[in-house]
Amino acid sequence: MSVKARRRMTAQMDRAARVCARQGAQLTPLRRHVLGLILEVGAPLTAYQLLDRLKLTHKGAAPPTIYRALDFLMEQHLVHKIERLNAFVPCVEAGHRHPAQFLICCQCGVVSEIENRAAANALEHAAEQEGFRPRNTVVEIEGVCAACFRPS
Amino acid sequence: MSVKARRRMTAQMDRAARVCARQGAQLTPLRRHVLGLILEVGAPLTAYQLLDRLKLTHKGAAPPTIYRALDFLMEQHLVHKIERLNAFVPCVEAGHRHPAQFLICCQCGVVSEIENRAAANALEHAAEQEGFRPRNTVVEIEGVCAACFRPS
DNA sequence: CTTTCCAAGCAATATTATATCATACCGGCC
DNA sequence: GGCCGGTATGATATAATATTGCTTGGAAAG
Repeated sequence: MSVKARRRMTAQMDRAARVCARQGAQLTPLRRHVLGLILEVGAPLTAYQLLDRLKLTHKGAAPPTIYRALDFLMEQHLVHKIERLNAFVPCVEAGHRHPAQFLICCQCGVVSEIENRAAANALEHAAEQEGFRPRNTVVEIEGVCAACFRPS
Repeated sequence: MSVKARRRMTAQMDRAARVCARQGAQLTPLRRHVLGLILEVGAPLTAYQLLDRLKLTHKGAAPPTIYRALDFLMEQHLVHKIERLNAFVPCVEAGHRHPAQFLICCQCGVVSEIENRAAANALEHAAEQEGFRPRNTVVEIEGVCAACFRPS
Protein backbone atom coordinates (compact mmCIF):
# COMPACT_ATOMS: atom_id res chain seq x y z
CA MET A 1 0.00 0.00 0.00
CA SER A 2 1.43 3.32 -1.05
CA VAL A 3 2.16 6.16 1.30
CA LYS A 4 -0.42 8.25 -0.47
CA ALA A 5 -3.07 5.58 -0.20
CA ARG A 6 -2.32 5.10 3.46
CA ARG A 7 -2.64 8.79 4.08
CA ARG A 8 -5.99 8.89 2.31
CA MET A 9 -7.15 5.95 4.33
CA THR A 10 -6.21 7.61 7.57
CA ALA A 11 -8.12 10.69 6.53
CA GLN A 12 -11.18 8.62 5.75
CA MET A 13 -10.91 6.86 9.06
CA ASP A 14 -10.67 10.15 10.90
CA ARG A 15 -13.66 11.40 9.07
CA ALA A 16 -15.58 8.26 10.01
CA ALA A 17 -14.66 8.80 13.64
CA ARG A 18 -15.96 12.36 13.52
CA VAL A 19 -19.18 11.28 11.82
CA CYS A 20 -19.86 8.65 14.45
CA ALA A 21 -18.99 10.95 17.31
CA ARG A 22 -21.44 13.51 15.97
CA GLN A 23 -24.18 10.87 15.81
CA GLY A 24 -23.41 9.42 19.18
CA ALA A 25 -22.60 6.17 17.43
CA GLN A 26 -19.82 3.97 18.70
CA LEU A 27 -17.09 3.26 16.22
CA THR A 28 -15.72 0.38 18.25
CA PRO A 29 -12.37 -1.24 17.49
CA LEU A 30 -14.11 -4.08 15.70
CA ARG A 31 -16.17 -1.80 13.50
CA ARG A 32 -13.19 0.37 12.85
CA HIS A 33 -11.22 -2.67 11.87
CA VAL A 34 -13.86 -3.79 9.39
CA LEU A 35 -14.04 -0.32 7.92
CA GLY A 36 -10.27 -0.42 7.62
CA LEU A 37 -10.45 -3.65 5.64
CA ILE A 38 -12.92 -2.12 3.25
CA LEU A 39 -10.90 1.05 2.85
CA GLU A 40 -7.57 -0.62 2.33
CA VAL A 41 -8.64 -3.03 -0.37
CA GLY A 42 -10.29 -0.44 -2.58
CA ALA A 43 -12.34 -3.03 -4.42
CA PRO A 44 -15.76 -4.41 -3.60
CA LEU A 45 -15.57 -7.20 -1.05
CA THR A 46 -18.23 -9.68 -0.10
CA ALA A 47 -19.17 -10.27 3.50
CA TYR A 48 -17.37 -13.58 3.56
CA GLN A 49 -14.24 -12.19 1.98
CA LEU A 50 -14.23 -9.61 4.73
CA LEU A 51 -14.88 -12.31 7.27
CA ASP A 52 -11.88 -14.31 6.09
CA ARG A 53 -9.66 -11.28 6.44
CA LEU A 54 -11.15 -10.41 9.77
CA LYS A 55 -10.48 -13.89 11.07
CA LEU A 56 -6.76 -13.42 10.57
CA THR A 57 -6.64 -11.00 13.45
CA HIS A 58 -9.85 -11.76 15.21
CA LYS A 59 -10.14 -15.42 15.88
CA GLY A 60 -13.73 -15.79 16.99
CA ALA A 61 -15.26 -13.91 14.08
CA ALA A 62 -18.38 -15.47 12.64
CA PRO A 63 -20.91 -14.37 10.04
CA PRO A 64 -22.94 -12.26 12.48
CA THR A 65 -19.78 -10.45 13.45
CA ILE A 66 -19.24 -9.13 9.98
CA TYR A 67 -22.87 -8.55 9.12
CA ARG A 68 -23.42 -6.53 12.26
CA ALA A 69 -20.41 -4.40 11.57
CA LEU A 70 -21.56 -3.87 8.01
CA ASP A 71 -25.05 -2.95 9.15
CA PHE A 72 -23.60 -0.39 11.47
CA LEU A 73 -21.33 1.06 8.82
CA MET A 74 -24.18 1.27 6.34
CA GLU A 75 -26.38 3.01 8.88
CA GLN A 76 -23.66 5.58 9.40
CA HIS A 77 -23.34 5.99 5.63
CA LEU A 78 -19.76 4.91 5.68
CA VAL A 79 -20.24 1.91 3.45
CA HIS A 80 -22.51 0.98 0.57
CA LYS A 81 -23.73 -2.39 -0.51
CA ILE A 82 -23.62 -3.14 -4.21
CA GLU A 83 -26.67 -5.31 -4.65
CA ARG A 84 -25.65 -6.79 -7.96
CA LEU A 85 -22.45 -8.08 -6.45
CA ASN A 86 -23.46 -8.72 -2.86
CA ALA A 87 -20.39 -6.72 -2.07
CA PHE A 88 -19.44 -3.70 -0.06
CA VAL A 89 -17.52 -0.55 -0.89
CA PRO A 90 -16.67 2.61 1.03
CA CYS A 91 -18.92 5.61 0.72
CA VAL A 92 -17.22 8.30 -1.27
CA GLU A 93 -19.24 11.01 0.38
CA ALA A 94 -18.97 9.44 3.79
CA GLY A 95 -21.19 10.27 6.66
CA HIS A 96 -24.44 11.47 5.21
CA ARG A 97 -27.25 10.05 3.17
CA HIS A 98 -26.89 10.66 -0.50
CA PRO A 99 -28.17 9.07 -3.66
CA ALA A 100 -25.80 6.29 -4.62
CA GLN A 101 -24.80 5.82 -8.23
CA PHE A 102 -22.36 3.11 -9.15
CA LEU A 103 -20.53 2.27 -12.34
CA ILE A 104 -19.63 -1.39 -12.41
CA CYS A 105 -17.15 -2.48 -15.04
CA CYS A 106 -17.98 -5.99 -16.15
CA GLN A 107 -14.50 -6.49 -17.57
CA CYS A 108 -12.18 -5.41 -14.80
CA GLY A 109 -14.67 -5.48 -11.95
CA VAL A 110 -13.88 -1.98 -10.77
CA VAL A 111 -16.76 -0.20 -9.13
CA SER A 112 -16.72 3.57 -8.98
CA GLU A 113 -19.22 5.77 -7.29
CA ILE A 114 -20.39 8.95 -8.91
CA GLU A 115 -22.67 11.64 -7.65
CA ASN A 116 -24.60 13.24 -10.44
CA ARG A 117 -27.17 15.72 -9.26
CA ALA A 118 -28.94 15.99 -12.61
CA ALA A 119 -29.54 12.27 -12.82
CA ALA A 120 -30.55 12.02 -9.18
CA ASN A 121 -33.02 14.85 -9.65
CA ALA A 122 -34.44 13.30 -12.79
CA LEU A 123 -35.05 10.07 -10.94
CA GLU A 124 -36.61 11.76 -7.97
CA HIS A 125 -38.84 13.65 -10.33
CA ALA A 126 -39.83 10.48 -12.16
CA ALA A 127 -40.78 8.84 -8.89
CA GLU A 128 -42.79 11.79 -7.71
CA GLN A 129 -44.74 11.85 -10.92
CA GLU A 130 -46.12 8.52 -9.77
CA GLY A 131 -46.95 9.91 -6.36
CA PHE A 132 -44.03 7.98 -4.94
CA ARG A 133 -41.89 9.33 -2.09
CA PRO A 134 -38.36 8.12 -2.56
CA ARG A 135 -36.29 7.34 0.50
CA ASN A 136 -33.38 5.46 -0.85
CA THR A 137 -32.38 5.36 -4.46
CA VAL A 138 -29.85 2.91 -5.76
CA VAL A 139 -28.44 3.08 -9.25
CA GLU A 140 -26.14 0.36 -10.50
CA ILE A 141 -24.90 0.77 -14.03
CA GLU A 142 -23.10 -2.17 -15.50
CA GLY A 143 -20.89 -1.62 -18.52
CA VAL A 144 -17.35 -1.07 -19.64
CA CYS A 145 -15.16 1.49 -17.97
CA ALA A 146 -12.93 3.93 -19.79
CA ALA A 147 -9.77 1.98 -19.00
CA CYS A 148 -11.15 -1.27 -20.38
CA PHE A 149 -12.70 0.32 -23.43
CA ARG A 150 -9.48 1.98 -24.54
CA PRO A 151 -6.77 -0.29 -23.26
CA SER A 152 -3.91 2.15 -23.67
CA MET B 1 -58.22 -13.94 -10.37
CA SER B 2 -60.52 -11.59 -12.22
CA VAL B 3 -61.63 -12.05 -15.78
CA LYS B 4 -59.81 -8.88 -16.70
CA ALA B 5 -56.58 -9.98 -15.06
CA ARG B 6 -56.78 -13.32 -16.75
CA ARG B 7 -57.26 -11.66 -20.10
CA ARG B 8 -54.25 -9.45 -19.54
CA MET B 9 -52.22 -12.44 -18.53
CA THR B 10 -53.17 -14.29 -21.67
CA ALA B 11 -52.15 -11.30 -23.73
CA GLN B 12 -48.78 -11.15 -21.98
CA MET B 13 -48.27 -14.83 -22.53
CA ASP B 14 -49.09 -14.49 -26.21
CA ARG B 15 -46.67 -11.65 -26.47
CA ALA B 16 -44.00 -13.74 -24.79
CA ALA B 17 -44.63 -16.54 -27.26
CA ARG B 18 -44.21 -14.14 -30.19
CA VAL B 19 -41.05 -12.65 -28.71
CA CYS B 20 -39.49 -16.07 -28.28
CA ALA B 21 -40.56 -17.23 -31.71
CA ARG B 22 -38.93 -14.18 -33.25
CA GLN B 23 -35.70 -14.91 -31.39
CA GLY B 24 -35.75 -18.57 -32.17
CA ALA B 25 -35.93 -19.21 -28.45
CA GLN B 26 -37.97 -22.07 -27.11
CA LEU B 27 -40.68 -21.11 -24.70
CA THR B 28 -41.12 -24.66 -23.45
CA PRO B 29 -44.06 -25.75 -21.28
CA LEU B 30 -41.88 -25.54 -18.20
CA ARG B 31 -40.68 -22.02 -18.96
CA ARG B 32 -44.15 -20.97 -19.92
CA HIS B 33 -45.45 -22.35 -16.67
CA VAL B 34 -42.89 -20.39 -14.63
CA LEU B 35 -43.71 -17.23 -16.53
CA GLY B 36 -47.35 -17.91 -15.80
CA LEU B 37 -46.65 -18.12 -12.08
CA ILE B 38 -44.89 -14.79 -12.19
CA LEU B 39 -47.61 -13.14 -14.23
CA GLU B 40 -50.50 -14.44 -12.17
CA VAL B 41 -49.21 -13.40 -8.79
CA GLY B 42 -48.48 -9.83 -9.72
CA ALA B 43 -46.08 -9.34 -6.83
CA PRO B 44 -42.37 -9.98 -6.65
CA LEU B 45 -41.62 -13.63 -5.91
CA THR B 46 -38.36 -15.17 -4.85
CA ALA B 47 -36.91 -18.14 -6.67
CA TYR B 48 -37.87 -20.47 -3.84
CA GLN B 49 -41.40 -19.13 -3.63
CA LEU B 50 -41.71 -19.88 -7.30
CA LEU B 51 -40.17 -23.27 -6.75
CA ASP B 52 -42.73 -24.13 -4.09
CA ARG B 53 -45.54 -23.22 -6.44
CA LEU B 54 -43.93 -25.05 -9.29
CA LYS B 55 -43.62 -28.18 -7.20
CA LEU B 56 -47.39 -28.36 -6.82
CA THR B 57 -47.76 -29.31 -10.44
CA HIS B 58 -44.28 -30.40 -11.27
CA LYS B 59 -43.07 -32.93 -8.83
CA GLY B 60 -39.39 -33.22 -9.64
CA ALA B 61 -38.67 -29.51 -9.58
CA ALA B 62 -35.45 -28.51 -7.83
CA PRO B 63 -33.54 -25.25 -7.48
CA PRO B 64 -31.79 -25.55 -10.84
CA THR B 65 -35.16 -26.04 -12.49
CA ILE B 66 -36.39 -22.67 -11.42
CA TYR B 67 -33.13 -20.82 -11.84
CA ARG B 68 -32.74 -22.08 -15.37
CA ALA B 69 -36.21 -21.01 -16.28
CA LEU B 70 -35.61 -17.61 -14.71
CA ASP B 71 -32.32 -17.19 -16.55
CA PHE B 72 -34.07 -17.94 -19.79
CA LEU B 73 -36.90 -15.53 -19.09
CA MET B 74 -34.46 -12.80 -18.13
CA GLU B 75 -32.47 -13.34 -21.31
CA GLN B 76 -35.63 -12.93 -23.31
CA HIS B 77 -36.45 -9.77 -21.35
CA LEU B 78 -39.66 -11.23 -20.07
CA VAL B 79 -38.76 -11.03 -16.41
CA HIS B 80 -36.66 -8.72 -14.25
CA LYS B 81 -34.82 -9.47 -11.09
CA ILE B 82 -35.18 -6.97 -8.27
CA GLU B 83 -31.77 -7.11 -6.67
CA ARG B 84 -32.80 -5.56 -3.39
CA LEU B 85 -35.41 -8.21 -2.86
CA ASN B 86 -33.86 -11.18 -4.63
CA ALA B 87 -37.20 -11.43 -6.30
CA PHE B 88 -38.60 -11.55 -9.78
CA VAL B 89 -41.29 -9.57 -11.55
CA PRO B 90 -42.64 -9.53 -15.09
CA CYS B 91 -41.19 -7.07 -17.56
CA VAL B 92 -43.69 -4.37 -18.30
CA GLU B 93 -42.19 -3.70 -21.68
CA ALA B 94 -41.68 -7.35 -22.44
CA GLY B 95 -39.41 -8.66 -25.09
CA HIS B 96 -36.74 -6.07 -25.58
CA ARG B 97 -33.92 -4.61 -23.59
CA HIS B 98 -34.85 -1.41 -21.84
CA PRO B 99 -33.62 0.52 -18.84
CA ALA B 100 -35.32 -0.83 -15.78
CA GLN B 101 -36.58 1.55 -13.14
CA PHE B 102 -38.40 0.19 -10.14
CA LEU B 103 -40.34 1.82 -7.35
CA ILE B 104 -40.36 -0.39 -4.28
CA CYS B 105 -42.81 0.51 -1.55
CA CYS B 106 -41.30 -0.38 1.78
CA GLN B 107 -44.71 -0.35 3.46
CA CYS B 108 -46.89 -2.49 1.23
CA GLY B 109 -44.13 -4.21 -0.70
CA VAL B 110 -45.60 -3.36 -4.10
CA VAL B 111 -43.05 -2.99 -6.84
CA SER B 112 -43.94 -1.01 -9.92
CA GLU B 113 -41.85 -0.53 -12.98
CA ILE B 114 -41.63 2.81 -14.68
CA GLU B 115 -39.93 3.84 -17.85
CA ASN B 116 -38.77 7.40 -17.69
CA ARG B 117 -36.74 8.45 -20.68
CA ALA B 118 -35.48 11.68 -19.13
CA ALA B 119 -34.05 9.92 -16.10
CA ALA B 120 -32.58 7.13 -18.19
CA ASN B 121 -30.92 9.67 -20.46
CA ALA B 122 -29.57 11.63 -17.53
CA LEU B 123 -28.00 8.49 -16.12
CA GLU B 124 -26.54 7.46 -19.42
CA HIS B 125 -25.12 10.91 -19.78
CA ALA B 126 -23.64 10.82 -16.30
CA ALA B 127 -21.95 7.52 -17.04
CA GLU B 128 -20.55 8.71 -20.34
CA GLN B 129 -19.06 11.76 -18.71
CA GLU B 130 -16.80 9.30 -16.91
CA GLY B 131 -15.94 7.58 -20.15
CA PHE B 132 -18.12 4.67 -19.12
CA ARG B 133 -20.16 2.66 -21.62
CA PRO B 134 -23.35 1.54 -19.95
CA ARG B 135 -24.80 -1.81 -20.94
CA ASN B 136 -27.32 -2.50 -18.28
CA THR B 137 -28.70 0.07 -15.92
CA VAL B 138 -30.72 -0.87 -12.90
CA VAL B 139 -32.55 1.65 -10.79
CA GLU B 140 -34.28 0.60 -7.62
CA ILE B 141 -35.98 3.34 -5.69
CA GLU B 142 -37.20 2.43 -2.26
CA GLY B 143 -39.80 4.63 -0.63
CA VAL B 144 -43.50 5.00 0.04
CA CYS B 145 -46.01 4.59 -2.75
CA ALA B 146 -48.96 6.90 -3.33
CA ALA B 147 -51.44 4.43 -1.87
CA CYS B 148 -49.52 4.04 1.37
CA PHE B 149 -48.74 7.71 1.75
CA ARG B 150 -52.34 8.80 1.47
CA PRO B 151 -54.32 5.89 2.82
CA SER B 152 -57.66 7.06 1.46
C1' DC C 1 -23.45 0.26 43.53
C1' DT C 2 -26.53 -1.42 40.54
C1' DT C 3 -29.19 -1.12 36.76
C1' DT C 4 -29.42 -0.66 31.94
C1' DC C 5 -27.91 -0.88 27.52
C1' DC C 6 -25.48 -2.22 23.76
C1' DA C 7 -21.66 -4.63 21.59
C1' DA C 8 -19.84 -8.92 20.90
C1' DG C 9 -19.50 -14.20 21.34
C1' DC C 10 -21.36 -18.36 19.92
C1' DA C 11 -24.20 -21.96 17.78
C1' DA C 12 -27.46 -23.07 14.79
C1' DT C 13 -30.11 -22.45 10.79
C1' DA C 14 -32.41 -20.08 6.91
C1' DT C 15 -32.14 -18.36 2.31
C1' DT C 16 -30.27 -17.81 -2.18
C1' DA C 17 -27.60 -19.77 -5.96
C1' DT C 18 -24.50 -22.88 -8.56
C1' DA C 19 -21.84 -27.12 -9.99
C1' DT C 20 -21.94 -31.48 -11.91
C1' DC C 21 -23.25 -35.45 -14.10
C1' DA C 22 -26.91 -38.15 -16.06
C1' DT C 23 -30.97 -38.63 -19.05
C1' DA C 24 -34.41 -37.48 -22.50
C1' DC C 25 -35.96 -35.43 -26.58
C1' DC C 26 -35.71 -33.46 -31.21
C1' DG C 27 -33.77 -32.37 -35.58
C1' DG C 28 -30.88 -33.43 -39.41
C1' DC C 29 -28.24 -36.71 -41.99
C1' DC C 30 -26.33 -41.06 -43.91
C1' DG D 1 -33.87 -47.11 -39.30
C1' DG D 2 -29.59 -45.72 -36.65
C1' DC D 3 -26.47 -42.29 -35.33
C1' DC D 4 -25.01 -37.60 -33.92
C1' DG D 5 -25.02 -33.06 -31.97
C1' DG D 6 -27.48 -29.78 -29.58
C1' DT D 7 -30.60 -28.24 -26.13
C1' DA D 8 -33.77 -28.99 -22.16
C1' DT D 9 -34.58 -31.27 -18.11
C1' DG D 10 -33.74 -34.50 -13.99
C1' DA D 11 -31.36 -35.35 -9.87
C1' DT D 12 -28.03 -34.80 -6.22
C1' DA D 13 -24.96 -32.26 -3.88
C1' DT D 14 -22.88 -28.25 -2.25
C1' DA D 15 -21.51 -23.38 -2.28
C1' DA D 16 -22.43 -18.66 -1.06
C1' DT D 17 -25.05 -15.33 1.34
C1' DA D 18 -27.60 -13.92 5.46
C1' DT D 19 -30.30 -14.20 9.80
C1' DT D 20 -32.10 -15.75 14.45
C1' DG D 21 -31.74 -16.50 19.22
C1' DC D 22 -29.56 -16.69 23.24
C1' DT D 23 -25.73 -15.51 26.26
C1' DT D 24 -22.01 -12.72 28.20
C1' DG D 25 -19.37 -8.81 29.45
C1' DG D 26 -18.21 -4.20 30.03
C1' DA D 27 -19.10 0.71 30.06
C1' DA D 28 -22.30 4.55 30.80
C1' DA D 29 -26.17 6.42 33.38
C1' DG D 30 -28.61 6.98 37.43
